Amino acid sequence: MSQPGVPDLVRILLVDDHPMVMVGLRLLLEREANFHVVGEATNAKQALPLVRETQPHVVVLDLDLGEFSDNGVTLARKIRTFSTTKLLIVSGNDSPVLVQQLLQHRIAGFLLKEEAAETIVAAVAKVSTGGLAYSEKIQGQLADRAAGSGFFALSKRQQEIVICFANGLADKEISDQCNISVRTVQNHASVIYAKLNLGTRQEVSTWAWRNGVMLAIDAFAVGNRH
Amino acid sequence: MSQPGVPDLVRILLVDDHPMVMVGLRLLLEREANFHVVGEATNAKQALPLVRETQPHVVVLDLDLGEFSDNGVTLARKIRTFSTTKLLIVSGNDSPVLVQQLLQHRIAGFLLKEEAAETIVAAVAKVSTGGLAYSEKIQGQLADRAAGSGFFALSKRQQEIVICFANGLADKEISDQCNISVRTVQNHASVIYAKLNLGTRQEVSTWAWRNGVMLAIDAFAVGNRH
DNA sequence: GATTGGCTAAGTAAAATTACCTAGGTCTAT
DNA sequence: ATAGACCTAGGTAATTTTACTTAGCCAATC
Repeated sequence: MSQPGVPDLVRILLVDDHPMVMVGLRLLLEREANFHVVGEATNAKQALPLVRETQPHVVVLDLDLGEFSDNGVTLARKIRTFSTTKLLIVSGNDSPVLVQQLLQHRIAGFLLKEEAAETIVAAVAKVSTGGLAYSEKIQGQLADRAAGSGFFALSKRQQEIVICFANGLADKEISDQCNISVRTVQNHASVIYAKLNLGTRQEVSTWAWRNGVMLAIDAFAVGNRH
Repeated sequence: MSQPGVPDLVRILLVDDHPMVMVGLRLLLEREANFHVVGEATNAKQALPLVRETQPHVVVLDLDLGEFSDNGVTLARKIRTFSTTKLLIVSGNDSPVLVQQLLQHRIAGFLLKEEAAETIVAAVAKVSTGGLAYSEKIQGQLADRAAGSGFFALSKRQQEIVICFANGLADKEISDQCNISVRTVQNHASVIYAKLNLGTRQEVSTWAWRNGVMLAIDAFAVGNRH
């Protein structure tokens, strides 16, 4: 078909919650002679079989989230379980926690929508030949990942408590939900304050919302044990 | 030029934070013979002079927010002060508070990105002839606007307190920032709880984040008096 | 002129949260 | 096995937040 590593025809699959954006991407990409959009999906359920069937070189995964069903992180992980296709994330969202999660799944590129349109064409070309394509802003986050990864430095239980705080629950409600005593909840809270360098549940809640924890929640459905 | 009310050439101005999305929109719209994109702006500062110069029939305002500088609500209001051009909002965000704010500025249409791509072409055509084009989801919000407009049922001071809560401030900090006593802050809090039917500052904070109050904040920079 | 609603402030009392401490059991890695 | 991290739970005490009430001032409205 083509020289290894440098396909002269790049097979592309588009995944986007927003059909309106997807059409734009398709038109943009198909202006390139050697780009071929082999499929489109508007959600994770459609996307998985399409990856198998169409065998794309590159999956352009545009996650604006918004839909709480199956988010981009989950989809990326699922694709990774059976395919080595290049994953190119295009997102309007650069919440540290979200970025952090995505980067754990061998992603070839991560672009922000605020960048020039030509960037995505160049990025697709680059990742299709095995390269990496990260926005500068994302690269910046890699440098000081301490900021956003604070959440992942917490234990499962601690993460759970943070999410409960951000959901507006009182200690008593948390203790009921988690089947632990109020005192234990409060002790977890203390540890969380120390780790995140915050002082009150209020601040933890705000921190969680600001840093996109509430957007990126995935496997943390409150109530998980063990 | 054209019959009044039914221009055979529709002059369109695109405003979008995300160049990547804008190019897609342009390509999409320019497939229509009688659509002419007369300008593009990536922020409010660029947009205002362009509206004056290009005299568009329709301004397609794509606000994914994200930028905290000058948001879509502010821009819509500014345009309205000197122009009667049709405003067509395209947004991925349907937070009740945001929608509520925008609808106060004689907007001809409000579409969500999750809708079919053809929708925007039809919507531009419709608003250009004086029609209205709202997504069903948005229309739904108009019906039960009680949900999101709760915020606007609050007084200025009360809105300010809500935002302070959502910013994680304690009563003492709020009292300092607003130059009122702690007791007064607490009294405002009580009224807020009653109006929003919530019980704690925690819940207010979560409510504010969930309902997009923290995204739509505009003229409420904390500290405003009167 | 009276009523309504908002902003301000305070009192009393109860409830929730936080700081700081001890302490046993589990699990993992060295 | 020994150290370290986590989960669990409790004690004491201080601080913060909430509930409910009264009350003066001001502006808009009827």
